[in-house]
Amino acid sequence: MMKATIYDVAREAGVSIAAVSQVINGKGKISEERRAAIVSVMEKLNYKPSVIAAALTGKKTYTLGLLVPDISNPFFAEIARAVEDQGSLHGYSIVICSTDNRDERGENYLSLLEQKSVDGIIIGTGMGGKDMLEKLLAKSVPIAAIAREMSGYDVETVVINDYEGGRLAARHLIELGHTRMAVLAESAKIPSSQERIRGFRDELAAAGLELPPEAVRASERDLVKDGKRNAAALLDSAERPTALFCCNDLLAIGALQGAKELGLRVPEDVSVVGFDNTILASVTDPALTTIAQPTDKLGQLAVDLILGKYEAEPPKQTGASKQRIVLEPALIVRQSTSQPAGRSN
Amino acid sequence: MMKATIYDVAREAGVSIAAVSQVINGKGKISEERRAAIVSVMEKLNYKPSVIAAALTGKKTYTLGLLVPDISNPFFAEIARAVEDQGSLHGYSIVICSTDNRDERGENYLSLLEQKSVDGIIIGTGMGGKDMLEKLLAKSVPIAAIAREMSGYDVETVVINDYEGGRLAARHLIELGHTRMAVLAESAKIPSSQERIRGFRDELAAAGLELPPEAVRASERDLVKDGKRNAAALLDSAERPTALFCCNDLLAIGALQGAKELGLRVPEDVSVVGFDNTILASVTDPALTTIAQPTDKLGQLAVDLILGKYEAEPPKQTGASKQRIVLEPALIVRQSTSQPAGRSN
DNA sequence: TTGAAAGCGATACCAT
DNA sequence: ATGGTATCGCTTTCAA
Repeated sequence: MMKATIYDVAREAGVSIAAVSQVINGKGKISEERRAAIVSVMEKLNYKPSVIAAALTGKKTYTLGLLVPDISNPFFAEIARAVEDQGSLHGYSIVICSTDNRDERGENYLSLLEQKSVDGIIIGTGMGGKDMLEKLLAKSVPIAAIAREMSGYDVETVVINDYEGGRLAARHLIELGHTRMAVLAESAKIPSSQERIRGFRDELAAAGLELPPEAVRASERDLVKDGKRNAAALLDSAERPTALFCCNDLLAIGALQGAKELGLRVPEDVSVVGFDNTILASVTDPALTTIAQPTDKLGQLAVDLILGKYEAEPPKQTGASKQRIVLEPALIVRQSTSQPAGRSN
Repeated sequence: MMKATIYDVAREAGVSIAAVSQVINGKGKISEERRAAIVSVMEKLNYKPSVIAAALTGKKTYTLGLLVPDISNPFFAEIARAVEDQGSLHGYSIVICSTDNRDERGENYLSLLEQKSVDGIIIGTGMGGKDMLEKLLAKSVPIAAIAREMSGYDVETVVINDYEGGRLAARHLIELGHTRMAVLAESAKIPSSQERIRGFRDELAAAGLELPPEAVRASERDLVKDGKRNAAALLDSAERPTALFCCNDLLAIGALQGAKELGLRVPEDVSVVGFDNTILASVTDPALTTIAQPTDKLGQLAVDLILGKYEAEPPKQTGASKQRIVLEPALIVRQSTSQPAGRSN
């Protein structure tokens, strides 16, 4: 059985393909009877218009590309799910592209997506190679940044307030009475990570506390493993910190493991704060206190932005051609944080 | 800047579009000089052939659909990553489709994928509504089942030996000395879950142990939460089991939480075995003993099967038109299992 | 209302 | 070796 085409339907219904096209798209003028007849033939033939053919005539492909570092990282899997759901609401499919933060992979995917004429690209990964990106922008392919700032480019953006996220973590720890803290960071190339640290540091400073540079350790590849190593290094000193702020949950898990290895209890001996509030945070023991990103909202807005379905509530500021939405993070307190040892109740 | 077309290239190079097509596809006969000239024009114009247009003439779309229950479930996210990587190797993109195990969502996605003329569909989720599926099969759209049996359909299949997985879990527990065990299952509709239980039960029987029906509890929606509740119910009795076999890691996490809530220690008071060996299993405390599925291999083979790039080593059995690959699971021992309390060393 | 016909961008067959 | 052209399935004027 071959796939039925618009010609088959037209022939079978005894009308022109133009008529069939009308009913497919619900435009133009057709008598009710004709329309009904055509519809019934379409069903009988199990006819489905080809998106491919339609796209060629200038219509949409109803496909969006989503670039993330790694779809198997729970945070991005959650983002992907949110993007998928919102896209699906508007009839769009999502093509996943895991870049591993490698520039050439990002470039390749971008090029591929262009050839496939996707209707938009949502980027949640760093883009080192800017070439491809600029070409796409020049060809006016809609692009949106999600959860990751794309500084220097005029693209639709939806991110969280990473700076505030860092402050939230700091404030929580300060309120618990911690005074000596350290942080586990992602690669220095990742702006959001830097912002989180800046917020953390500023809030500490406001409380008269300091975060020396050597108290910040960056991890590159295997976040859990590197986090563990870095945490161990940080904690294995006489003047060890009583709390660790980790720039994502994976690092926090590494911290948990590092502490355990040193025979330190969490949170009694050392408090740990994560970031992202992925499923991982709720599953560790102790469960992680972490900063939540509203992944659903992020995905939703990214899709709406790219589809032009989102209109700023306050009349768009003149000048800025692209929108920029900043969502607020939230502190989720679980069991990995407490007062530092030796501090009375 | 508009996207350049084959006509632009032809005009700019002073040749026919046929010639350009030749060099794009590397076929036909063209003199070296001409080819070089055309290539350089293509670069200059930043020309990329449209996959859409090519697909319309009967070529491939280089897109594969992947149906899973939920991409934000770590197991399927890992599967997706494997499929993506292997697809990418052959120039294919992957469209993700999370069905939530809802039949109508599955049907919708199937229909959408058909309209988009994907070159194949990999299914890792139950398909209740068989309608769409049969239509696709009739239209000879390549379909492969991954990690999930699609009984009754003649499709390429790559699964693990779930039965053996269940036996591995049982054997491990039996060797540790457990005699009273229970299991946390997924919905009864999921065949792989049933197979795991069957294997578990058979192995128990072989050791003269029994697994009464009431010792098997199924969870439906929120696996962690349901697992917790079911585990608590199972463990809150005088004759409580000393070990729990859970049909996936999410359920095992629920079991961990349920045990904790009752003040039971894992593994001292109760051993827990998971299934899938997702990242979650390595992150819990205690880390989960679990049965590993080779997700990379599964994804790789599913793609190869659907692309027809996989040839059975032993000359294909006559009769069976589709291949069926069964991979072996492996026991990963971590810290959630030990001898039952009261048993001497 | 309805239908004929001109594209959309690429492929492939067939002359030249 | 090279180019003309029909074709893929659908959308969209433009006449009738």
